[in-house]
This record gives sequence, structure tokens and C-alpha cells, in this order.
Amino acid sequence: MPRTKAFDVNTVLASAQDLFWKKGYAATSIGDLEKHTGISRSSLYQTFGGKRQLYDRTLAVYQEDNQQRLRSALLNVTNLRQALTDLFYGAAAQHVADCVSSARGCYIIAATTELAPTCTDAFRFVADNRQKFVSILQDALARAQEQGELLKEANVGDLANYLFICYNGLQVVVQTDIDRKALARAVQVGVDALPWA
Amino acid sequence: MPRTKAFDVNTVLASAQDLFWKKGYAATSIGDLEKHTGISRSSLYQTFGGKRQLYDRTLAVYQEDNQQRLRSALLNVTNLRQALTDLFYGAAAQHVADCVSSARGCYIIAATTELAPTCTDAFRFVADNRQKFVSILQDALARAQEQGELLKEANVGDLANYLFICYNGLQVVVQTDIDRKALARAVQVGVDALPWA
DNA sequence: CCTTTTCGGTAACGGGCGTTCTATTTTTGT
DNA sequence: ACAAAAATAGAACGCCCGTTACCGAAAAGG
Repeated sequence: MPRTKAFDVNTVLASAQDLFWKKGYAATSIGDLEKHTGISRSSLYQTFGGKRQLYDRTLAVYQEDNQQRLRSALLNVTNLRQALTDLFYGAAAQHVADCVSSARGCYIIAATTELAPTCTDAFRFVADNRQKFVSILQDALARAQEQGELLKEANVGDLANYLFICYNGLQVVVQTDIDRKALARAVQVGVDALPWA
Repeated sequence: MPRTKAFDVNTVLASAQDLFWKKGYAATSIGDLEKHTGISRSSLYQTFGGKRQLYDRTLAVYQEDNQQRLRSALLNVTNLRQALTDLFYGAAAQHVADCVSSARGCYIIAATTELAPTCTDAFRFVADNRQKFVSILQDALARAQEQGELLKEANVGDLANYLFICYNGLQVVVQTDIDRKALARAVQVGVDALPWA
């Protein structure tokens, strides 16, 4: 009986994320979203409820993707050191065309710096994200430790937090004009720093 | 002949920075600034020219302070390892009362993530800031190397970039709900990672 | 085919935005 | 005391914000 939607919700979410990521939450208007996603205000409000709810859904999608990517990059690998190097090199080499800085960094870090200081919901979201992200890192480190790749004395909790700091720093610095090869070398210093056996 | 200003420009700059830092650039309105700084729109426009110019001046003040702080913390010290540890511990322990996240991180990182992706001027500013910040780190590392505190083979350029990444990561992560003692331990991993002699 | 239900374009809403202008007050040199 | 100059308060500006309401268009079941 109902008329079918003329757009794909996931496509619109991806498009909205693209714009929020580029401009930030506050600087993105409903008009901007209409133009960029191609759907009208009516559909936007009917489907998502409003600007903030739409933003929250794009954040949730990103978090899910990001953590899945992290899991498949680090869990069940035979060489964690290489896997971490690959992951960080990939982040250091990211590139987009439609941005003054040629990289966008991490969508959740943008939420951390723009929204978390004033919004309790956003603060809780990034807190939850950190906890999950660090857990994955810690699991990967613990497995590597069991397999003899890491020294037994190492505190994998501290190391996981350390890697999370490096990841966050990398995602900020990559947004500046730094030379990408130099960035990769710097990040290599960070990976080599772990107490590999 | 002229009537004297009823406010101190530096005080107003500090107050405006305080608000921009808390709420972000886009989310801070002229009305907010009037209330928070105590000066009127007229004075604000007459003295600073507009919202963006005011923001830029707060950024410049912060950059100057920040780099001066870095110089006096790291240059002309006898024990760079300890100086770096102190610097990072201080950042990890930062605390403010009027913020959902109990730390504000770094004012320039906020500018990096909010403004640099879309604004050429802001992008250039943070690029310049990175260059200067890393230079100071590199100078401190080179001096430590000369004095035998660091291995001679170390590439101080790469190490400076690495420390800059750690600093940026620290300033982001401190804005989440992470336990401050755990954060300090994680940052210690990063400092210990340098090739100390 | 026609009813029913949802979709989606558009116009309208009140409010707040950054900025400008005007008018008044305050200060200083004469 | 007075005139000149600068600082401030407050009103006013046009515009765009996020949101809502309305209404014709489109699709699926009977």
C-alpha cells in the first residue's frame, strides 16, 4: 500500500556523513544536506527526525565500520607488528580531493573535539567508542603475547592505550600539511616502540 | 582627546578564547561573546573587526603561549627524558570544571579539526604551528643527542614528528572519559620508546 | 480503477545569526 | 565651559537557521 521510498537510506547516510565530515556538524545546514544528498527536507525529517538524529546515525555507521575494519586488520593475524604497521601506514596515506587539507582524519575525533565538550550524549558516545577500540587493540596484543610475539612482561592494557593515543595523533596530524613519507616514518617509530620479542 | 577603553583587550581575548575553546568556533555566537566577555557588540566590532578576526587573534595568542611554554619546558634542560615526561604528565592531568569532558585538550587541535578542512587560512595557520612545534622538539632532541642522552644513530627529525603525534593523540584522548592514571602510564610508554642512551 | 497510504516538493514559520548604523556618553585639550 | 574625538549601548538590518505544515504525486492492494 505505501509508496516506496525514492532513495536508499544507506546511500543518504553515506552522503550526509561525507558532508558532516567535510564541514563539521554546526557548519552544515539542512539546505547543504538537501543539495548534497539530493533528498528534500521533508524526506530528511520524515526519515531521520532531524539534523542531530541524522548526524548520530552517521556516527553510528562509522563506528561500526571502523571497528569492523580494526578487527579484521588485527585479530587472527600471524604478524601483529606488520598488521599494525600496515594499518598505520594506510591511515598516514589517506587522501581526499575535495578538502583543503587533503585528508579528513577520523570522523569520531571530529565529534570528540566539536561536540563532546558540550554535549553529554556525544561525550558518552566517544567514551564508548574508545572503550571498544582499545578493547580490540588489547585483544590483539594479548594474542600476540600468547604467541610469543610480544614480551610476556608487557602490560597489554597500557600498550593498547598507547596505541590508541598514537592512532588519534596520527589522525589529527595527517590533516595538516605534513609530508606523508615523514609521517609514515614517525608512525613506524611508534610501532617499533612496543616490546616485541 | 580620545575616551579610554573601558576594558582590557588582553582580558577580553582570554575570555573569548575561553568560550571558543569550550563551544567551538561555529557554535559560538556574538551574543554568547557579549555575555561571556562583558563587552558589547559595538566594542567587539570596533576593536577586533568581527567574529573571525577575534577568533584568529585568540588563536595567535594561544600559539605564542604554547610555544613559549614548550621552549621553556624542553630547551636548556639537563634531563630531556624527565622534561618530556613532566610535560606529558601535565597534559594528561589537565582539568576544567565547566565542560562535559573534564579536559579541553589543545585549542589548536580544535582549529585543525573544525576549521582547517574548509578554510585555507586556518589550514595554513595549523601548518605553520606544526612546523614550529616540531622544530622546538627537534632542537631539544638534537641537544640531548649531543649531550649523549640520546643514541647518536637516532633520526631526530623522525623522533620529533613522532613526539608531535603522541602530543596530539594525548590532547584528543584526554578529552574522553579515560582514567588519568592509565593515560599517564600509556604516555610513559611513548616517552620510554625513544632511543635513550 | 479506485482507494489508501506514504512520499516528497514547497512555502511558511519564528527565531537567531553576523553585521551595521545611529545616538548617546565619556574623556581630553583648549 | 566647550568643542572634538573616541567608545559604547541598543536598535535595526537582511539573511539564513532548523523545523513544521500543507498538498499534490505516486504506488500498491482490493
